[in-house]
Amino acid sequence: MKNKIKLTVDAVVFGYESGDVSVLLVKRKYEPYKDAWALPGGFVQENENLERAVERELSEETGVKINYLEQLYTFGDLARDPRGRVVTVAYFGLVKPNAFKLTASTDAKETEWFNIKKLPKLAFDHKKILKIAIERLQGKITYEPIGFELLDKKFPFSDLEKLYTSLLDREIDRRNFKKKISSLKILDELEEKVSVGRGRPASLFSFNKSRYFQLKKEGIIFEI
Amino acid sequence: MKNKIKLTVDAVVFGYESGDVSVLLVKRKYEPYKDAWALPGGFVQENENLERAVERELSEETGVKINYLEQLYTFGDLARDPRGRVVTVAYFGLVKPNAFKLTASTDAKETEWFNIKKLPKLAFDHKKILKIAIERLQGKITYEPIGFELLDKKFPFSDLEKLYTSLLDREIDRRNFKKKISSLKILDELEEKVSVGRGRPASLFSFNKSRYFQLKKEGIIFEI
DNA sequence: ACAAAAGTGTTTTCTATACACCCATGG
DNA sequence: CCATGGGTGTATAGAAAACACTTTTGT
Repeated sequence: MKNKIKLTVDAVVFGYESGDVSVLLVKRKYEPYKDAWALPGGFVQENENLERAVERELSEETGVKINYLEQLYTFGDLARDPRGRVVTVAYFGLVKPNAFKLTASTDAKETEWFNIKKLPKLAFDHKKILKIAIERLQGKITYEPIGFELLDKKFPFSDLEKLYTSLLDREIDRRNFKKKISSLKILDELEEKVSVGRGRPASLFSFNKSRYFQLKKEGIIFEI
Repeated sequence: MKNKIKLTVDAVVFGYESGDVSVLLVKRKYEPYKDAWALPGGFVQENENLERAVERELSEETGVKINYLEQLYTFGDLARDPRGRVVTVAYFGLVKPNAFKLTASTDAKETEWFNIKKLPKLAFDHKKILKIAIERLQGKITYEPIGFELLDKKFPFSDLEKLYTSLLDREIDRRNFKKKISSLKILDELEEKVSVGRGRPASLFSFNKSRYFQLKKEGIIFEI
């Protein structure tokens, strides 16, 4: 029996800047769904593993430098691709704000960041994939410190707070939030300060990842 | 460019009986890894989605009736299968105790339940898959009520407690555990009692799944 | 001087934990 | 009558939540 199933990877890449969570989309150059927006992705080659395939497609189509990558889910419905039976392994990625720069691409006419609250129509079943990715992101930032992967290396505390507020779509008490994060001892407070326009300048913090892994080994649990 | 990647599914099916968590394995009938124990699974056919493929393989190879099924992870390392490039979508399943009956199979010489603490050598990368599945099971029973899927419809409370004790590998205070579960209001206490040998007879409980979904919608969170 | 954002403590409420004795049955 | 497992309540400690004013800067 001949196996005609084809395998692709797709990437849901999130970025964050000043209160807005965005996702990276590419405009399709070819049929099917020519000129529709889609998640970056493509066929897996025989000599590369899945992560490599995602990284290759992302670099070919968008030039974006990915900072965190994990597998999301595999979608295998019969009719999800009009070209035939195509199963896709979706990944979930995060980039830092300075990776927002976009470069010309080979496989896509255009690449653009879209606010996750203002999405265009999407090709294939990408709307469903994106929905699941957003839910995963929302769930995961509450029990793993992946929010920092969306922020610059040095950030004012209010950036972190705004990220959680906008991602979880609810108000957060600034004092309680600071208390909780501080108690985890995973942030270093730097000497530097930034003043962004008006208002009191803010201290900068950085996420101490190795300290986090150390504490995690000792049984400390990150939870918001 | 020709795509020669093949796609399989594998199932990690857990069962539970009197303190022991077991996993269902089949002895391979053909090369590669002939006569080694492996997770049930096989090639996905072009006209079936992934869940169907898992269910078909399980019924062909083991005859076990699955009670809960969710996707676990997709494994795509280059060298994971000596037959060439084979990517597998692993699933995670739970069966009730009375589904422990095994039937003769077509693809496997033997099918057997193995205590997860006394596993044989496994074919392919199935040891790695099983490890991830066990971690997922341990993690998931603490924030979703999937433990009930491993118990009979009616069960004494101590069964639930023993399940958690053996799965999480730590002592649980009986009174506090009862208090927590009771506060969720997801169990119905039945009139019936069972006495299993010596000791005071135990009331039977049943998991009220629709009430759970109702409460979940209202924001109640299951957590152990 | 005022608008804007940063920074900071205390009290109250709720939840988690620790802990030990009586009950109903079978042998 | 005793061995076995089932069933139950209270007190304490720790964590989460509620809550408002002062500080520093730019304009």
